[in-house]
Amino acid sequence: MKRPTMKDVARVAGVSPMTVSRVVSGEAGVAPDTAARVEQAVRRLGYQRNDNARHLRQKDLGTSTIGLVVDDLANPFYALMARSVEDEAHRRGYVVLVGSTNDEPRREREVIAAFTARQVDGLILVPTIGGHGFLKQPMRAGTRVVCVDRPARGLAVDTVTVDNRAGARRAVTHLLDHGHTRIAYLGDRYDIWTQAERHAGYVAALTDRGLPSDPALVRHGLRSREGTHAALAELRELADPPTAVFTSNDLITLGVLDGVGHPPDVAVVGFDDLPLGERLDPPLTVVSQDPVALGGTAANLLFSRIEGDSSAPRSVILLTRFVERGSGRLPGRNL
Amino acid sequence: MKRPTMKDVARVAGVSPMTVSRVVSGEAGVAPDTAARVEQAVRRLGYQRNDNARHLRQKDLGTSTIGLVVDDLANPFYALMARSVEDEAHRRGYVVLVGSTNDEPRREREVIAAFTARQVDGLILVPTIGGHGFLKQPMRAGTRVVCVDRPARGLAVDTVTVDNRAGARRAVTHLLDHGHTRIAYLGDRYDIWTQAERHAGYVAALTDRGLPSDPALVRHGLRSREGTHAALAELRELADPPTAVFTSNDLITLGVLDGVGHPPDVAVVGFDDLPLGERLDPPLTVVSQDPVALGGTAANLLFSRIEGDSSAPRSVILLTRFVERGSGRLPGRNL
DNA sequence: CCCGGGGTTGGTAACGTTCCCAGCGAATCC
DNA sequence: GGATTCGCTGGGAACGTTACCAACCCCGGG
Repeated sequence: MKRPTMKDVARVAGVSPMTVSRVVSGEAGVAPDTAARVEQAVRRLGYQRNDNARHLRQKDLGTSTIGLVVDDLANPFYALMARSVEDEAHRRGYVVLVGSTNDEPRREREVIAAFTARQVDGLILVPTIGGHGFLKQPMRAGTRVVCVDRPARGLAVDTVTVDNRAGARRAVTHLLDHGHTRIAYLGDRYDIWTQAERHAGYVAALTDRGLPSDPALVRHGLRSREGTHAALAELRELADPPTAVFTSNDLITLGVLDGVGHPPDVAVVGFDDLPLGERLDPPLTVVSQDPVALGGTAANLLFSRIEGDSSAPRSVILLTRFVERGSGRLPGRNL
Repeated sequence: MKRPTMKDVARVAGVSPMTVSRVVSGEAGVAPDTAARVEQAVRRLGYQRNDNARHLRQKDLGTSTIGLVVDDLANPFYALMARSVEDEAHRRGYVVLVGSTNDEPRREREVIAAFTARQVDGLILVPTIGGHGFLKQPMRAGTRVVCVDRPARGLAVDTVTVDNRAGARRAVTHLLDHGHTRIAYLGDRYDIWTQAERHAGYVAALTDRGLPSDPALVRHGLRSREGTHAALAELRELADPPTAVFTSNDLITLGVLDGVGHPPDVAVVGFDDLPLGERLDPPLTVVSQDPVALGGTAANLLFSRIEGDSSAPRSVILLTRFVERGSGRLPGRNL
């Protein structure tokens, strides 16, 4: 029981495959009654065109497929981005292949290779720290690439990011404004660009006030709620423990909130927003970014490239939003 | 500047395309030094096999591509499912096309048509209310289909769901146990299977105690936080307002929490868990389901079908977990 | 010395589609 | 009325790959 082909439809309709092709692709120049006969045969056989074969033959047209490669599709941040990309793609008649890298260069290579082997017209990429030389050849052959959330070192392509550094700096300045001087930084792997940027913003805010960054208050590489618990516990053991914590992503914010008591004994400001942040006691102050805008912008850039724009690579930097709700003031001495 | 083909590699290596094919596909029976020459040419040209052409020729083998069609990829629940599906696919060397339906039958048809036109080997589907007759032909032709989260009416395929009805009944029983008798139901569109099931569980719990379901306390069709605010406000206007609310998904739970005051004046139990639920005051009591298990189970079923299992369609029902944290007891009269 | 066989390699056709061009009848034009 | 054009249709080739089979080389056995 195989799929019917154009040949089958042609036989049933009593025409040549070429005519079927024309009807199925909606080309002009087929007599109305011939077209009707073909359409009837199509319906009768349940025929559907094989787009892989089609794209193989059509040289100039692409495959109407793009690839989206993110760190972790289960992360709500990337999920929102993905949905936004998918909507733009759907609007234009494209489909989207997705893959998660787990921030592992090897898996990134595997996923991208699988996508380019299927002749995707473009890639939207949250790059890992690994090299991207393997993209050179597909790019020469016409695959467009856009980076989002982070730039890829040594890859001259359109890139959409947010002002991580400024956002973090703003958040830490807020903590300083409320009298905190011992402020901890809890972040994910330092080799992730966004994390390094946010750490730089943390340091910059301290430097603005002439304060040094105490290495004892800085923890990198936190990848889980549990890991964050341990880091927080260690900070509490210090002779001079922090009175405030800047957390550099959602997962870490959650981990810290697990350990700050009711009511909290430590001020917290986090990067990324959480759905219930405003319902906490005290409500959570955050630096929020807009994943839908990130994904949408990246998709629009990619499609304009696919449609032929070949100007110099652009870099788009979106703004973060500082949302002050209260958690940065506690247990502030000046309030 | 085109992509190199096997012919190009063959010319550079001084062999026939057939030999290149053998080397690239790792077939045995090529002399070691010939293979080395080919591999060198591959590297020199940056050659990558065109898997679309490959799958076109290989009749019995598939495309190593599956499609995942969910309601909304941005929903954390489906995002977790998607990641779980993607992991299983990646493990087996498959790639995943994703699409969101928005619960619109028309968009579902479009997305699925785009996927089957690309000859996906299988589909994991969160079906909308619409008919699925258009799947008959692809299924006859070998495309395997598995439904997840909801069954598709009139489609005899493997289906993975959770015990929505039992979960809802358990939650509402909990509210009854704590003295509530005026319990509202706030749900999404009633034509979504999960929502109808959860409503049935709500009614069943009331019936268990000989209580009628007051239509004034039931609101269907809530699709946003804002819509939920309005529904909650209406309920408050009633002469005999509810003292407890059962919310039938995450988004509605969030909407209700927006409107219950600090501290809350209404007990709340929700379907689906929220990341910060345990940090609320009082902590949120929920019926939690496991999207990773749902996705993983569906993927495993699909791949066993793809690998040839042709037994009768199975129906897998996963259990929900009732997580009692406190929000169902307030402002309970018996406590 | 000739024949058979294993190990390598290449030629041809085919997967399902579309591009390009030729063919054909009818209609149009002077 | 003959030539030209137009509208419609079909035949052959090609996209990049692999299945299938034939050919070739070299070796050992009879």
